[in-house]
Amino acid sequence: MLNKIRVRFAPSPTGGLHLGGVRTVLYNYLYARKYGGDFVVRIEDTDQTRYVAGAEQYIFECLEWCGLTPDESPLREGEYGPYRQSERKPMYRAYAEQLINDGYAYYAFDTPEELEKMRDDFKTAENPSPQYDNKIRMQMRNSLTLPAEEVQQLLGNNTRHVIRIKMPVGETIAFNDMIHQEVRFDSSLVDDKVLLKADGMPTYHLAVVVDDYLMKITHAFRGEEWLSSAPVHVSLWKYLFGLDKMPQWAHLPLIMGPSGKLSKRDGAKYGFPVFAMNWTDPKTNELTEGFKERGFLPEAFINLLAVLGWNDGTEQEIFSMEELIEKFSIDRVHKAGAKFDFEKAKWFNHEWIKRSTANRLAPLVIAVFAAQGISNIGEAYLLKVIDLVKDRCILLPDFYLQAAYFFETPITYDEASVKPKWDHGKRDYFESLIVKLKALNTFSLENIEDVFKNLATEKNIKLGELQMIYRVMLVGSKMGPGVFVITEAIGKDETIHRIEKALESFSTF
RNA sequence: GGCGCGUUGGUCAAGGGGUUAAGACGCCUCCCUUUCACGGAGGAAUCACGGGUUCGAUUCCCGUACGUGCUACCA
Repeated sequence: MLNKIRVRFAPSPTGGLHLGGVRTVLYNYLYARKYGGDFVVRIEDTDQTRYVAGAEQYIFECLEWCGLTPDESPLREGEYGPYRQSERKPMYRAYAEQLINDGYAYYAFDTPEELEKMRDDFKTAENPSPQYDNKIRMQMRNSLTLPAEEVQQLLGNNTRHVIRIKMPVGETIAFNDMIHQEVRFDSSLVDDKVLLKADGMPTYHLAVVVDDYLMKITHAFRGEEWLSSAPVHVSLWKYLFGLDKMPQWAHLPLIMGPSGKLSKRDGAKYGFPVFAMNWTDPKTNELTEGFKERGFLPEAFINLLAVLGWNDGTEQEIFSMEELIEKFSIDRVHKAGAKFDFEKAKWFNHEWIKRSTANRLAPLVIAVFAAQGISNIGEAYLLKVIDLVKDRCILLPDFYLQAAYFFETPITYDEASVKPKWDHGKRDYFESLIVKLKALNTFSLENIEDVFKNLATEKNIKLGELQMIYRVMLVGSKMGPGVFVITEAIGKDETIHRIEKALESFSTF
């Protein structure tokens, strides 16, 4: 029955979508695409206290920007829906009751206060965080310790209760992870995790197993922070559906910040984004910057994420999505976590900008200029300018820094560079240059260069100094592509205008 | 504290019993350009430690150290 690969990703709508989350989706997606399977997204909105309105929509906008649109998702109902856990609520209780009937779970009536008291009572220097496990469950108020009639009465009175898994004693729970190979746990050391909460909602542990079964998931990739709770999930599979139906697990290495698992805090602290797109928390109004808004190309973002913890064994570092799908393999995913390096991230974006066509970049560059108040740019001219400056742009906003002078006459000049070289001879040269340029019929690169150089020879002035001054006249500073290329691009009238304006400005020297 | 996972330059990493231990980012030097980049040439910098096994260990095994994750009616 399970002959089709179905991988799923389950984001929790508790805030932004960070790097690790996107990479998990990416690896899921690559695997599904590579082997022709379905890519399913299910939303984990079981914890209403942490649920943030709007986050769900935001997550799918991020996925769309990254080019990771799922085949089945809450936004696109499929045959295994609903995909939102809150809408699947009725399904979970039955499975939890089944576990109780089979002796693999029990009702627990302990109040939060009683749990706190237990943790306090059993806390010692050697055991700072006591667990609700086989060693203490017989001292708590649950259907294992209470008389059957009392349990029935409590249930009849709708007393608040949870359902906990009854972890076995002295068994070895082992499973084969696609990345870590065999991982083993001693069942006695695993605690009796809550499966069904007092509000009737499942915890992640129950939900993930039930949903994966019902949705016929064959492969599940998730972050390594889940490895510790894998024995609970394996046990549930064993008790509920059989180990043979359990999906293949892959626990992906964590993406680390300068200290510990990469967090939103790290971004704020070190000045780089950690979310795919801008995220404003509606509760606090706090804005967290995204890679998109920082000026990353989605191609670069996907690329840098893909190779953070995986490589194809060759020296290749730049991969398109198509290449990733073709070359991705789970056995080349690293075991160890990787520290995120923003400098390298920027390098990827630079590479992608250099490799992108002007047409690809144009709409993004238009947006950058619009944000700076420059609009109504002619298309052909824009494309030409993009090709001229894209080599020196690392992030998208750099296009404004690197190309504004193509659209605006400079207001200030790098006087420190010009002043020492400025004299009557130079002034005379540029006044003559205006006359010569005006006389040009064809304002071509070649003609401009000829006029400029011949005049320099005629006036017997060193070409280098003239070029530098000329550049400052046109650009305002010492940057940009060749001066004659710029001259041709901005055109005869604008060139003459800029020389005249600069001449006026330099008259105070 | 317990349990899990991990450990090749500052970072990402290839390699995996005998190698001059790839490559990339970043850094430094030089060339190109009388601009800023791009590009090119070079440089500094690495197998956590201790025991085994072996003719030989960065590679295999065991410890230790260190890092990291989990240890909630959060995911």
